[in-house]
Amino acid sequence: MTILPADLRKVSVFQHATDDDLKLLLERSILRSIEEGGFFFFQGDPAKYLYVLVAGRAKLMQSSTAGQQVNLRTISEWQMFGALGAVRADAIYPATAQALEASTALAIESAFWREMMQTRPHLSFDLMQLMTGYIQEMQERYRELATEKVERRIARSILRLTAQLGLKNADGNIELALTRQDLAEMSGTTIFTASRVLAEWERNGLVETGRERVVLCKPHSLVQIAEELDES
Amino acid sequence: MTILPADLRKVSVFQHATDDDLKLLLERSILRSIEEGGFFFFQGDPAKYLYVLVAGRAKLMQSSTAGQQVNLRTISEWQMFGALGAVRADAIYPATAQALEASTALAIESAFWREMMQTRPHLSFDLMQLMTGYIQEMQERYRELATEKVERRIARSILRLTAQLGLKNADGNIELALTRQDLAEMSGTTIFTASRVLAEWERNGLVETGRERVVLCKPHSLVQIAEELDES
DNA sequence: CGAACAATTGATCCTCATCAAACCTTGTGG
DNA sequence: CCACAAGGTTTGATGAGGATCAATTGTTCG
Repeated sequence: MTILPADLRKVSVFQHATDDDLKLLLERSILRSIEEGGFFFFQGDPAKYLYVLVAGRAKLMQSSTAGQQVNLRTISEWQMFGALGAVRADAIYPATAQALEASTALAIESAFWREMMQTRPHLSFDLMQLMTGYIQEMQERYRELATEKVERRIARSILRLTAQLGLKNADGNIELALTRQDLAEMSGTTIFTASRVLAEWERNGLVETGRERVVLCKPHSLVQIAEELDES
Repeated sequence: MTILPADLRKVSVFQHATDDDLKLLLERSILRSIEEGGFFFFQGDPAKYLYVLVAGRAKLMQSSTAGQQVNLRTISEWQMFGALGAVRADAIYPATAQALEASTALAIESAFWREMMQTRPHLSFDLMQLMTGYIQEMQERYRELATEKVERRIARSILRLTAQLGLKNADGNIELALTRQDLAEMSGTTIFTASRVLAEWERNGLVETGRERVVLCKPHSLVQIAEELDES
């Protein structure tokens, strides 16, 4: 696989970079391919590289010492990940990155990236933009988890996912490839509850489900579930 | 109240700024005083200013459309807040900032701050440092909320707070001024459960409690509650 | 002293997690 | 092409953990 400098323009953090900078970045980085289920890095590893996913799909998750884990976000093509560790020299990854399918990512040395940012304000600026987005999303999700019921959280998780990478299929419906396990970890619940909620929605014609598959038939109704005030 | 440029050095984001820059910042900013219970800004307001708390104590909270709210963090002196909105021109505050006691903050125009960052990489760098810290903390708290039981979350909330602003009192114990309501919002629970947990701890001699007051007698035992593996 | 606010306590109920068992789906190797 | 294994999913029964509500008891302050 060959990556062109122009491809990197699709990465939000690189949108204002010069062609020369993109070339430089490419030269100084390496490609890493990981098979399905493999890991780019583990929580706690020293953050030597930051990554840009160029093919496939991955997820970022955080696990406790007891082994329980939550999904922080899913990463699709041309998204940057592992960037938190890149800010300070002695950082470690605060999360684990696992490939959901066979994936390839561009690995950029953190130290080199820090150097580049020193002299290119737009880079730090765009990275900051990205970070503020994460903070806001995490704050929102935190509040949801603290104050909202499972069904709504699941609806929200699915909608967030579709906004990010939802693909319309032949029928014009939106289709997602995700296991109940993943959905549960995204929503802070168990696969059992996730399964039950989806089953209920399917009974009402909101979605169709299958093995590792969810098809949204009435996205609007989902939005309603996600947003509506409590009709207690 | 007069603020000296040197005082601003206590703000983590300003630690590498030059004296001239600090002076400039001071000249271009104004002081806002808010009485107890008052608000610096509301979630959804256009983010015209970013703030540095110079006196008092405040909290950042996020509320849903239904009015339920969670505590994102408490702000003590020389901490910056409202900075998320400062990154892009059209931003709005993602949270509400309320004074916990009579407080004063330095208000810096977001537009001016953005200008300064353009030409001073260390400023964006230090701000990014701060942001990565927030992201990591939110990710952690998110996982806690998703996977851990109330008692442990409450213990964690209290410990986080003491790490940030805990003051030893005459007996060498650590004392905190917080209502059950605040504690509940910090931990994602209700004031009833918070009250019960504290009562149980008090029975076991871990803490002493009073109106808007919690005194830690055995901090170590709290750490144990917060960290120990599930002894199921 | 009384009003306002914070905290406690008990009773009740509901949402979900948990566990066990069975059931699909998909891919593989004989 | 079928059988089987492996992993994903469903479903039911059960119970625990907290939320909720109502009533009461402190505490502080004008």
